Amino acid sequence: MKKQYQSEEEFLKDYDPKAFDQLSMTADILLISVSSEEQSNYRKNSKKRMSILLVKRDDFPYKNKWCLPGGFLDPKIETLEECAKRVLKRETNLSNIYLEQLYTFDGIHRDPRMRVVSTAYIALVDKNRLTDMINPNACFFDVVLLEEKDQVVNIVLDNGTETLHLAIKKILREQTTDRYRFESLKQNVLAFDHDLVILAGLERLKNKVNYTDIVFNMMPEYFTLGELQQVYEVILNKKLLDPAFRRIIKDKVVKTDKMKTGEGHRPSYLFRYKKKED
Amino acid sequence: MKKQYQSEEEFLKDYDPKAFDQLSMTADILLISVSSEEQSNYRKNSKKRMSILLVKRDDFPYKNKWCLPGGFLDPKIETLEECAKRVLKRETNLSNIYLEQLYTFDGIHRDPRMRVVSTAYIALVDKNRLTDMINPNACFFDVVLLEEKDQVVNIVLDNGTETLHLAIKKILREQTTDRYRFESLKQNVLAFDHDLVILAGLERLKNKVNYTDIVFNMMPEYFTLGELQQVYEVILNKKLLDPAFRRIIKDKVVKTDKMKTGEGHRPSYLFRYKKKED
DNA sequence: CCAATAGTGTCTGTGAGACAGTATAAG
DNA sequence: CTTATACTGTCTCACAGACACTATTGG
Repeated sequence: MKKQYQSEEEFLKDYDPKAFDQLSMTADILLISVSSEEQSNYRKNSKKRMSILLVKRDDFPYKNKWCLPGGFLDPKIETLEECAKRVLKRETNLSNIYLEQLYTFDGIHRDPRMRVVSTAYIALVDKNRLTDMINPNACFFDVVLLEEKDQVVNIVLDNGTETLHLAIKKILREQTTDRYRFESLKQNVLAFDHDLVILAGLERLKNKVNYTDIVFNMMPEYFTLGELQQVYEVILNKKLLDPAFRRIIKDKVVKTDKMKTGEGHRPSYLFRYKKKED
Repeated sequence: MKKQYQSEEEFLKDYDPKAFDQLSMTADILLISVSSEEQSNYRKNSKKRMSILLVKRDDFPYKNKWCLPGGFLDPKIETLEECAKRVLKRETNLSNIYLEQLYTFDGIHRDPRMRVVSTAYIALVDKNRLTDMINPNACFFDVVLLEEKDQVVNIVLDNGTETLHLAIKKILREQTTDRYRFESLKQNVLAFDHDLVILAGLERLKNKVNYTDIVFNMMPEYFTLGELQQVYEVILNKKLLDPAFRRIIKDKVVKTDKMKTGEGHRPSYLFRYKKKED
């Protein structure tokens, strides 16, 4: 027979936390940045690419596969966001990185060891800040998102040595929204379901770029409008028209008197992000 | 010393799932619908209100407090979404409800019993479908969202008998985005952190209304444009201009030859949602 | 007739897309 | 001078906001 408690304190004193089946959680991080290729011609600007951080697993499961940086949540002491920060600090030695909860992935067999639910976070960073990477198993991969056809998205990841090909099917969940269910078409290219996390993250970023100033989290303090436009273009995966871009951006940036020169063409002014107090 | 495994199978056979500290998860559901007040005047249309489902807790913790319907995840057999569906079925006896993952709430002390991480879901439903509510402890509360000032949002919940006042502070997380950290200003009006879940859900809905057809998940099969407009207005919390509304909506609906009459004024045509195949 | 809602026509200003043009560095 | 990018001026078209107007019912 069930015991009748009179107060919450009394109830809690008796409570057995293991009464329900428990599980483990992880925070996984999609760290996105923008890389610059070497220019092929002294006049040309360097081409930009999105790039994400992957880590090579040195243990089972998925030994020797690449995966997103992540770590188990310690339920006694930290929130998922704190866990994500801890992992980022461990892998990149950086704090103060833009971090946003992306989605909670909870397929029953996404981890072969046991039931693990993962809350994924997007992290954005200016690549210039990443000087001393701590983990020798971590490495940036350039991202190329190929044209979507027949509801299939192809993503190519390249770190200079190794090339990974992801293919994910997008299935519309319902008529009324733009929500998709993702299905991996190439198992085990990355560990776990991290290919789905990557696609979800890239799409979130692509959307947010249009109605927030989120890109500035990936920019250095001073930048040219050309550089800024390239970052928008690489995220949106399409060319923008200069005058339109400058119209939209002009209220968000402040022109400085510094210039970027030595590029084999007309120099450009450096701008910085316009904060509220400006 | 650590044992060296040669294959993933061998590794998994030895693996102890309890090696890391574990925790419990719940799926909590913000079920949103639109209710119609009785009209005060034979001519007037009935006024619409957003309304959400709350459940009275009959046990500790938070005994006798209202909370969102929710339930513990059974890690062995279900995903969080399946868990949410199971809870909805239990509370409303309905399946086939629009369900969308909202956010994962993971404050360390959000549940006094132990560490519980909750993934919240938004559910939308046409209130006419809710005929036989199973749980006698469940009840709809009308929602009034008061004008935001000094970063504080006030929400009034009313079920006809009882009125609950929520107050939540919104703190901008960073300059670059529209993300806020929510802080409860009135503890223990609702159980757990469910006041924050409600605000997050209402804001998500308010946003999504502008760029998806998500409202149609709250509509009956046939509706007048006036009714549809009222639902938009109650979600957006502002009046819309008729011609503008009809311009936007006209590609999303199909006019039928049915009419709604007996209202003390000009009758209106009934419309239905336009599906892809139409 | 009146009150209330249904439904339409049209003006106007804003803002995005598009194209064309000028400016200026390095080699 | 050439090449490549920086930066600006302006036209047009689409569309949202706004207002005014007509239509139709029950009482």
